Amino acid sequence: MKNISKAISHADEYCKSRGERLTTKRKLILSELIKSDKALSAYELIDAYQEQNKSNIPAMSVYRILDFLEDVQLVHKLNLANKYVACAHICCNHEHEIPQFLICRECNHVKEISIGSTTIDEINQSVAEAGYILASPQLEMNCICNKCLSKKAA
Amino acid sequence: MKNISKAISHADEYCKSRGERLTTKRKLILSELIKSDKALSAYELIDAYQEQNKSNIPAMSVYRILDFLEDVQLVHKLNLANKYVACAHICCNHEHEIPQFLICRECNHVKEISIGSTTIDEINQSVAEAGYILASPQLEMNCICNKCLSKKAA
DNA sequence: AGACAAATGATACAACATATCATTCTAATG
DNA sequence: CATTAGAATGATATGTTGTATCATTTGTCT
Repeated sequence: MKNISKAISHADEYCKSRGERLTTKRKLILSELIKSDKALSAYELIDAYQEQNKSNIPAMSVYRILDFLEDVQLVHKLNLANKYVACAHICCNHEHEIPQFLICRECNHVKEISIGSTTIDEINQSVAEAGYILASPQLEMNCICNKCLSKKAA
Repeated sequence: MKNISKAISHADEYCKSRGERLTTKRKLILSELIKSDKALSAYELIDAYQEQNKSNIPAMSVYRILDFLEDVQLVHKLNLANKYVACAHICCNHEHEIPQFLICRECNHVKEISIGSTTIDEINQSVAEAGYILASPQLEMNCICNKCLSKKAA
């Protein structure tokens, strides 16, 4: 996720194709999320925005913008951490699969993976046996990344 | 989870065997959680406590008691919902496996299941390939229970 | 330009959680 | 049985996350 302006213009096209508008504010918020390269809380995002743009933005606006970005799947909300992360596939054209998130509890870095469909099937079966169905197969896992692990060992 | 007093006395023994004290307040909070038979937020628990005991309890105390009950694994915190649930195995003597939670997003009823170890192994492998390790293999899944599903269909 | 809808701002407040210091209770000891 | 040290709880304030509501601005279409 190096080239931010490319990612933003790609996201812009994507929104247009859906008849949605990626406004200036929305672009600025999305940029901060991409730049940070980790999961941020709404209020961390407000701070980053103010730092970058030397102007305030109300919490309400940030939440509304995050809602929008979630709706169009440019951003995912991580309920386990109450944080938000840019979709790892902003630059891909393909419809992406159901994401699974690995969240480092130390540095908040997030990896978006897709676990095998057979594994998902097994989970679905266990859930069905218990008398439930998955409302959202988005799994969020409380992890530690290798970097933080080696730091802790040191 | 019918017989609450039996569950409480079992929990009491369990705490004693670990050199911990299941005090009166802790018993009352645990009782409310067991009785409710679903996931409650800390503040819902405060309300239930006041309703039942005709006396107030500070939020701070409830959080401390929940922390204690979590430490001794009589209660689990569901981070996905910011709610707390009594361990399904209070009356079992066996050490329980890593729990997986199915949380009904409609009624907050929670089912604690154990998914197969092969499935867990597959997940662990995917996580390892991504350069992470699971900090807590407790999975929380956003579900709908069959009861609520049939209600919605009607 | 005028009008309508979409987006944003401002303000207040609700829900969830913790920090800190004071007080009370409990268990162990002399 | 009184003392005392530590554990548990209470009281108060505050931090963090998120929403409700109404006003204002911006963008689009004719």
